[in-house]
Amino acid sequence: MRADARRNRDRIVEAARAVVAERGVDAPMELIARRAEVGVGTVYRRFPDRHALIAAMADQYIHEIADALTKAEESGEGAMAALRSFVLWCGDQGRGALAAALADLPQELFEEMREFVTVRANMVERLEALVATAQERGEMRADVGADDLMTLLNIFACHPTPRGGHYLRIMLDGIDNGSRHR
Amino acid sequence: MRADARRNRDRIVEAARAVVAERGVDAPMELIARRAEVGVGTVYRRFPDRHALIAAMADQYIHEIADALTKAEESGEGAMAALRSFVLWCGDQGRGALAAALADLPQELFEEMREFVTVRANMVERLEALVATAQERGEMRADVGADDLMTLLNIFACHPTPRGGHYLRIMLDGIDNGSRHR
DNA sequence: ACTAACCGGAAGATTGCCGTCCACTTAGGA
DNA sequence: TCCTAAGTGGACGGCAATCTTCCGGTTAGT
Repeated sequence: MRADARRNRDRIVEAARAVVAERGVDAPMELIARRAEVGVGTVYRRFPDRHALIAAMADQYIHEIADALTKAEESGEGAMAALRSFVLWCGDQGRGALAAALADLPQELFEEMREFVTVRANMVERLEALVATAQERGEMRADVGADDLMTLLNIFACHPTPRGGHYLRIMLDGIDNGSRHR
Repeated sequence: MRADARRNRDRIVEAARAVVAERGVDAPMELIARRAEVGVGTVYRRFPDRHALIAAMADQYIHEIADALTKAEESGEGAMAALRSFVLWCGDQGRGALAAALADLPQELFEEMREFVTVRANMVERLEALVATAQERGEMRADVGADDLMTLLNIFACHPTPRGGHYLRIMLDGIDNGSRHR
């Protein structure tokens, strides 16, 4: 792949994220192309159909999150603290419609998105480990699982609000046995 | 209005709620008509445009919620308990896409929806009163307002999940100074 | 300097929804 | 029972937006 082509590919994915964020998964290809300062033809050459493009975005997206989880794990704080900072990090991202788009992607589409599915599964496992540790130590209420965290993060990701971070902090206060506001 | 016409009007609103819930505000009129077992012509006669139909749904929607708030207020429990049961009631409703649809309705459309806007404003006032009382008594953390509650309820309404009620309970545990899980 | 790879975007095809219109049916009063 | 104003369904012409291809022109990189 020629260097200029590579550059364009990246710009397209980036543009797609921006456009999808404000117009949804069904945003016209031309909008994406324009945002990337590229012709529609170029988009179609690189991504044979809309789905290929979505998959590319999804991969990028999930990797960013997985990286954040890694950082939280490696921060050397305890399990609960790691969870807390991971959750708050997610809250700061304001991913908006991209999260929503991925959330209600037709089941069948996921089947071709190997990368995404794998990374995601791995993340859930690691989250589960953190949760288990935190709960063993009694730092976290027992009726919340890693999947609940994922769900909650996704819900808030879909609804960026000015006070989103604040709401997550409240949730954490409800979850974290060690934290007492006030 | 003839009795059969009245009946149809009601069926249409009901059908619209169901269809909007699963297809969004832009759902084709024909789907709504079919769901109501009625011709498109009938829908158009009763509701000159899509907006009129949305307004009708919105009115019904907001009234249901306002009624629930009234019940909570009248239950004779304290302010915090009333808030708690109102919030949980909302969580049980699973309004889904209808809430989402109303949430990002273009600003200008609201201007014609007198009924909706009025009832909603009244609800906010009553919520504010409850919050103020609860906070004065120290039963509720001070950095959460009635508008935050509305936002949160809306967010959860937009994302019905099996454990939605559970999540709200966690939120409440984060908000309610008197509640200590475990 | 040469060429394989790449690019833009015009244009034709397709899709899906809108909203009207009118021939037919029915509720409900006289 | 009869009569008619009110109500009904859904086919249809029109429109607008998006898809996707295709090709003449450009450029990176050897």
